[in-house]
Amino acid sequence: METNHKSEKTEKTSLNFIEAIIEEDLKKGKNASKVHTRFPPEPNGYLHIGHAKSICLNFGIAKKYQGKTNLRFDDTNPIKEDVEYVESIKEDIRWLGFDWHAEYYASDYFEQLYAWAIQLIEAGKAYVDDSTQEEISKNRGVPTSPGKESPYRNRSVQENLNLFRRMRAGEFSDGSRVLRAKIDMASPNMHMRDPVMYRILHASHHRTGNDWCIYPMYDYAHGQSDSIEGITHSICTLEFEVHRPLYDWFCENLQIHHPQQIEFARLNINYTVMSKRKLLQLVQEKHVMGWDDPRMPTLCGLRRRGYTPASIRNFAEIIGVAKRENVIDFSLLEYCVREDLNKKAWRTMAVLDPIKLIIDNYPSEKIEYVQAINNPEDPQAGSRALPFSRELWIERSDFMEDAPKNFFRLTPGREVRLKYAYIVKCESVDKDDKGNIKAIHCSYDPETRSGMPESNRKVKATIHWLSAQHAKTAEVRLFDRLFCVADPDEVTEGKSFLDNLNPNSLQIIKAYTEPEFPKTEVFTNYQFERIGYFCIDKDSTDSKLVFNQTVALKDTWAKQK
RNA sequence: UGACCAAUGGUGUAAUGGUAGCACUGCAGUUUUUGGUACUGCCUGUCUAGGUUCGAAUCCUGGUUGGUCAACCA
Repeated sequence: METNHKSEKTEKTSLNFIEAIIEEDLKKGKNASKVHTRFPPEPNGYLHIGHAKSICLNFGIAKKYQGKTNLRFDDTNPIKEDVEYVESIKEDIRWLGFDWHAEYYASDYFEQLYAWAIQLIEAGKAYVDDSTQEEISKNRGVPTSPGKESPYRNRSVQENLNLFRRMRAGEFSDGSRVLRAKIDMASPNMHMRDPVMYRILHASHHRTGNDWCIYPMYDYAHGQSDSIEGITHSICTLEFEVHRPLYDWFCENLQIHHPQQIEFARLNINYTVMSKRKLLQLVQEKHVMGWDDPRMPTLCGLRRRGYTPASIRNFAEIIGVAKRENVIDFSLLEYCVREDLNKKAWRTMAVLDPIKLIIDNYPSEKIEYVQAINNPEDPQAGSRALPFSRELWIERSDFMEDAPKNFFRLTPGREVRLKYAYIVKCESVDKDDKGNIKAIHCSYDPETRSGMPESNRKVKATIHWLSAQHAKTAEVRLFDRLFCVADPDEVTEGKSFLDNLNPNSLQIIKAYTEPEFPKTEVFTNYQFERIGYFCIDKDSTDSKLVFNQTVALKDTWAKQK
């Protein structure tokens, strides 16, 4: 695990608005000048790149101010939560490169939360409501007009105490009663209209089993959990802004440590969806291969796609933090992986769409070995020997019979360099009856082998190749964006985001590769020279390698075509 | 027809009353045995109307636009 990554980009001098708040607090000596954050996922789904923004923020801030970050599972709804998710969440956070100070669960605090509820009842600030869910909803009113007080609102403390204890004891059925905070049914903030604190749920919890049949609501659990852990700055997304008065109300009325809730705008990326519900739907309805499908914005999906932790951390840094709604260009994420992989990924040659190139004047039995550089960005990476022979595979797109003037590659009568080998000249092409090109015939200049003086001759292009008799085959999975429109959620009547799915987001092909790879561990990143970055997929076997395309190299030629 | 929040190039984010900067994208060029990388240059911006001030992206007021809130979800 990478635990000690120093700031990957140049040190940022300006502060985001949260850091500004924290520095102000530090200056004032608030919280004894300590910083303690938390990352509070609900274990009901896999983490995605939006969570990565939050993780990097919370852990990053704590690190910057010599503070701590807790991992706390917000597990107050047993119906939706599962241990499968807590394991994947921990794995993803570690993979991203972070280690938490302590691992907690909101369910650890059920007993304390219950005691505090009793305390609020005794203070006349909470009551048991026997109304049905429909009645409560109806009486809450709408944002533009006040709600109506429940007929049970003014029960005696004794009666409330008795009822609430019996709720806990399991005497009542699901949904028959709730505990509500007595605040203000006329508040313009809906969350202050006597919010539900506890509901009855005879359900087994992944940690507390059947100990409880009443479970606290988010609003009643979150702030107090923060408080118990001594959190100083409780950072969450914008939609919780309207919950803040409630967060504050519970802390104040319970007279407990009062962390400061700060909201920031969640991450959105175009051509993708970020809601857990929708990602779950994509998985359940099998529009993708699973949570870790390389087209998914989940952390396990990105990992399988070949994204590195450093590239995602850098992305989180670059996008910044603010309160304004934002949509980040997918190209920024791609930039971040390319930047990281350019430095780290070893190069190899692969031919995805092969066509035979025959060097007529090269001896048919001859095999030479040429030296290929493993990574031009890293001299330490060294070089490898590649077999060269008379018949080669080259990329179909590297030849054009009637080429425009801006096409630099192979065309009849023109020379190109075969990378690390010789300069060849196209002499003729073989075609079948239908006029399809079967093979390209070239002549080579023996004086132009890389390293020889003549090899410095100016040619317009250098192309990659593979010795046909030595090349191995591999499965390569090419990906395009999962959705074909920038905002998949923008749909006309009767349509859903699923109608915006890109039918061509996955293409599986057979490709030729070099005979050897230095590493074949899952997730190993390579650059296929002149094509893009690829990584080894978990579906690889001893006899067949499977590669996932991480991202294509920039291609100015493809653009001007 | 309520409350709260936000508004800076195509996108994101700085400027904390004093020269509107950075990154991505796009475009043009230099270098290059990857049409990659690196490097250089260019395009494009303070929602609007007032006010305060010597001076406003920044403070105030009105408007406009966008977002959030009416689960016994988080």
